Amino acid sequence: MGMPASDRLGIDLHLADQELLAAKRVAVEPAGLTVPQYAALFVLAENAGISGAALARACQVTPQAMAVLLRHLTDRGLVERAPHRWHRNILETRLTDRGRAALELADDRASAVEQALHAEFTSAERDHLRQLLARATSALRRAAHALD
Amino acid sequence: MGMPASDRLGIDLHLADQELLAAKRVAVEPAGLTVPQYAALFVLAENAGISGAALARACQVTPQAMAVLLRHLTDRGLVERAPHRWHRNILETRLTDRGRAALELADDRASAVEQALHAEFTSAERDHLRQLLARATSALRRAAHALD
DNA sequence: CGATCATCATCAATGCATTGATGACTGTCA
DNA sequence: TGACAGTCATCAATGCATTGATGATGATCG
Repeated sequence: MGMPASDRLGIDLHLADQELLAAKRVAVEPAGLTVPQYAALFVLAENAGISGAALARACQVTPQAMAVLLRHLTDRGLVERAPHRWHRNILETRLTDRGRAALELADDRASAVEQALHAEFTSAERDHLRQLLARATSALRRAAHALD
Repeated sequence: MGMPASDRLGIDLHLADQELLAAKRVAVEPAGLTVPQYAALFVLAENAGISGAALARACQVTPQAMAVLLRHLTDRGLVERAPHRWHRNILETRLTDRGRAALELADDRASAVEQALHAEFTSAERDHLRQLLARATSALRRAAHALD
């Protein structure tokens, strides 16, 4: 094979993200939410009336994926959607009170996860990690573009 | 909300992993594989005759998820499964020639992605990044355990 | 005014992941 | 020998993600 698994930096990156996802799942589950649902509600909380497509972009998923997710949330009464006054084509999406309550419960625990991550590092280490991750991100973007 | 989004280190981590996943998708797609399928074949290449459950553990997914994935791969003739000689209960899984060919094609391109990631950093930076990621991983594991 | 383009929503097919439950088999220990 | 624990496979329900295709709407430019 092209490269020994132990040399693949991507594996370490992925393991860390897997662990993050698992921790967030544990955090958010008592609120009756999944991680993507939590992410959507989080964005929604500060962007009332956003369109489904814009919400999808903010959450880095396709509009189709977001549509399914929003359907579940509307069915459960956590968000509500209504046609825009002028642009009748777009559905404005808003948190309901129940949605806001679920989000707050979830965010308390999800914040604890982020706090733990924060507390693991010194300020300098955090800056360095962010910088390294940013460089990895753009290197990967370039690599994908080159292969494409 | 508990913590401003800009302070959440987890977001940067997740963005980097998303980019990695996207790049790998581009890499393995011409081989007719998805990223999880590529991962399974990769492990399978060096562990002929492994059980489905063990393969699932190696790939960090549930046995159920792996079972579905293996079904697709066997249907397409990339792997073959046969009952173990003694432990009739377990299905030994092996690459077929077609599976090996698909894996090689995919791994050439996937390796290029890992090479690009490798090339972005100096040796010292790579070590540091790995160390930071390892610390993040264990901090997250502890956080999840504390919440649970 | 009318063609074009961008944005939005939605249908369909496919694949990956989870939890939970069930049944079959092996090996061990009392 | 017979109960028990561990491992394995598999069924079912639910949710998230992709690509691809379709159609509706509003804005822009010739």
